[in-house]
Amino acid sequence: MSDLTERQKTILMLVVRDYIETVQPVGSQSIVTRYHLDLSSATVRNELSALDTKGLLRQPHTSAGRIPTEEGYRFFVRQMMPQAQLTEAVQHTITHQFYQAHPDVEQWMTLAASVLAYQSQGVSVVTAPHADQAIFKHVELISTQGRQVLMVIVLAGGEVLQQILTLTEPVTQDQLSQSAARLNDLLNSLKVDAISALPTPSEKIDQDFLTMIEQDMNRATDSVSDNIYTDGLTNVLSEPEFADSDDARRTLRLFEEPSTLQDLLARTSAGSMVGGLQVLIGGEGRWEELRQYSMVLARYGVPGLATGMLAVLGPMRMSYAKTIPTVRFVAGLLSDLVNESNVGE
Amino acid sequence: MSDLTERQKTILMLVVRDYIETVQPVGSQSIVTRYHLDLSSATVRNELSALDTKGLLRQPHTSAGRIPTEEGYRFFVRQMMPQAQLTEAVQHTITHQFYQAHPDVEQWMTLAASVLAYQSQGVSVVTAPHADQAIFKHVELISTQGRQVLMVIVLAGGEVLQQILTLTEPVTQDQLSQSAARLNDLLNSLKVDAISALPTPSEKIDQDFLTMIEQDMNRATDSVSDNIYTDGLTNVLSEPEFADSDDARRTLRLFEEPSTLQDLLARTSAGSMVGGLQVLIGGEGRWEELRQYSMVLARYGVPGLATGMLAVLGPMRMSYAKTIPTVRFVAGLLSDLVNESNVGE
DNA sequence: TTTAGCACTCTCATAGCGAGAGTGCTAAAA
DNA sequence: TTTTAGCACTCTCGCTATGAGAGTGCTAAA
Repeated sequence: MSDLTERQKTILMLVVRDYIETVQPVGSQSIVTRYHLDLSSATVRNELSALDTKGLLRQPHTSAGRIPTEEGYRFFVRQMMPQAQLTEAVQHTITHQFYQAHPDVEQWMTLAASVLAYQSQGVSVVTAPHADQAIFKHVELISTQGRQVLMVIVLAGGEVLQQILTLTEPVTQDQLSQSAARLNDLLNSLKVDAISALPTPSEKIDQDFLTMIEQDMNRATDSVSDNIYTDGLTNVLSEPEFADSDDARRTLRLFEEPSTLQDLLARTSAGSMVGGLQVLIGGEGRWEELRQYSMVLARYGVPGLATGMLAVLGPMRMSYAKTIPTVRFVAGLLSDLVNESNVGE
Repeated sequence: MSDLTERQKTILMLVVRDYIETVQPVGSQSIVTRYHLDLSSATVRNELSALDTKGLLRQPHTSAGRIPTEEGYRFFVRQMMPQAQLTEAVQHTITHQFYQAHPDVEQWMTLAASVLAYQSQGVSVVTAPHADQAIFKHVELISTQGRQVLMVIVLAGGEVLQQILTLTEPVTQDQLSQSAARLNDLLNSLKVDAISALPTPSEKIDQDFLTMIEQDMNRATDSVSDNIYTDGLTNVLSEPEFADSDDARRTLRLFEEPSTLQDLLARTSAGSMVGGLQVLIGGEGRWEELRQYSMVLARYGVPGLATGMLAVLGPMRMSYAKTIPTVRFVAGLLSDLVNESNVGE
């Protein structure tokens, strides 16, 4: 597989490129004329045959042109990965969009999802940055009405958790504020693990809130992210690969069920990352639902502090030349943003 | 159109029912045998012809069975609307699900969307309950890091707005808390309109925050809701009506662009509501994108305090018998929940 | 090692054909 | 006047055949 001649490599690259563009099996003749090769179709035919036996190309049926196998796509991606670059113009457009958006996580996520979907013409998924290790910063308790209390927890890094609690008996805003003040003193900059080791607070009300805080922070640490942003579903619906087969439905289900998605993302982060980027082609044998699709994904953020993921899903013949650099670029941007909001620390 | 004989009505109802079930043009013969009518197919044929000229049924081509026109569906819906009921069992299941979920708006919305999608086998859309008139309840200012401040505004009714502000210069948590205390005093239970009439606060910092609060509250009043929950996209993708036509893509775009959706919902709320429920069939000539689809929608909540919407979109031949009562029931449940969280007022 | 030539294969679009389902109309029966 | 039987007619849909087109593999010559 690695013993490809230079000519075989170029031909393979051309076939993959052509197929991605035309979505038609590509034949020896068309390659020669379209790319002005100084070879006869017969020679190309022999090379194609060789690539075929090596498992990089295949024929949908005898006497049809070639289409890439998963292995073929992998070769193609490895080969073009380093060179893939966004044009200056596109980089500027994207950067500009980010800097004129509200400086707000939600805005950024939506924008990132939108940019990825638009540039790649695929489905994009972005998870909000998420603290690797929850560190307490501040708690606020606000009486909303009757026995309901809004609890807002701010973590180091700026992540905000909020939850509505229903108490067994009414409590005044004053009592809440005092409890919050005591808790803020007690928990100041503590990691979540350290909370359970604390002495039990003397006030009953503080005990209850403390339990809730610990629960919330643990929940925040475990889940990849509660907030998943997606865009571009309609891009992909018109693709023939998605033409109402049951397969497509199951695949898109992934995007409706956060649990599946979180599982996927979590498992992926363990895999091999090339240049901070990972390209899953055809599910890599591990994800049945992705058999005919590919996914380009990257982690962004500041490891050890807060990270998130972004991904693009598309047909296996998606435009890697566009998707890969876009994912890389947006990941870089988001990392910068996470980093900046952390400068004050 | 209103001058239908009883027999014509029953036949029309049967045709629509049959078509919704089989998705096949229904012929005179099949009606007679399937529903054991005490009539000959020829008689039914005459009636069908009459319903045809009245514009309630139509033939896809000469010498095919009949399918309902939009007008036909409307008649059907008007007719069956009052009787449509969920079985006790289903009601219990749904109610149970709601009462065992976290008492949290987000949970409720997700659950409502999921229930609607599952029961109707269509796409569901739910907007979070939204204060008709924003009334200030409480503000909290929390320093997250450096010059960034998290502002949390609680409205009467329990709606929570949050925003991250970046100040021009660092401010301590103490200063923030004091400013928040002053603002809480000043704004206590004020409607948003009344804010601009207030005297300018003496402190510079209070002025700035006041402006932001007013902006935020106005934004909250204008938008239908920032939070739109949807589910069941995959239900509908397998339907032939959605088979990769461009039309389907444009329709699903509605669900990706909150602006379009908000527009649709806002305009709809002005329309005629039958029993708190509205059924849009074939876009009613007003929405080109919905030409081949139908939408069942309802408002829920406590008018004057907080309301939201929920809707189901499906092919025009969707199961109204299931969708309509489900939408009605879930709307009732959510109204109760909104009402309950307001009991303490 | 490359290339020309050629027989062969497979797809895909097109046309033709017949079964099946359903209609509308007419004339007889109720 | 209303209902029904009978019948010719129409349109769809699935099946089969056919031929053009694109591409291949192999052989033999350059």
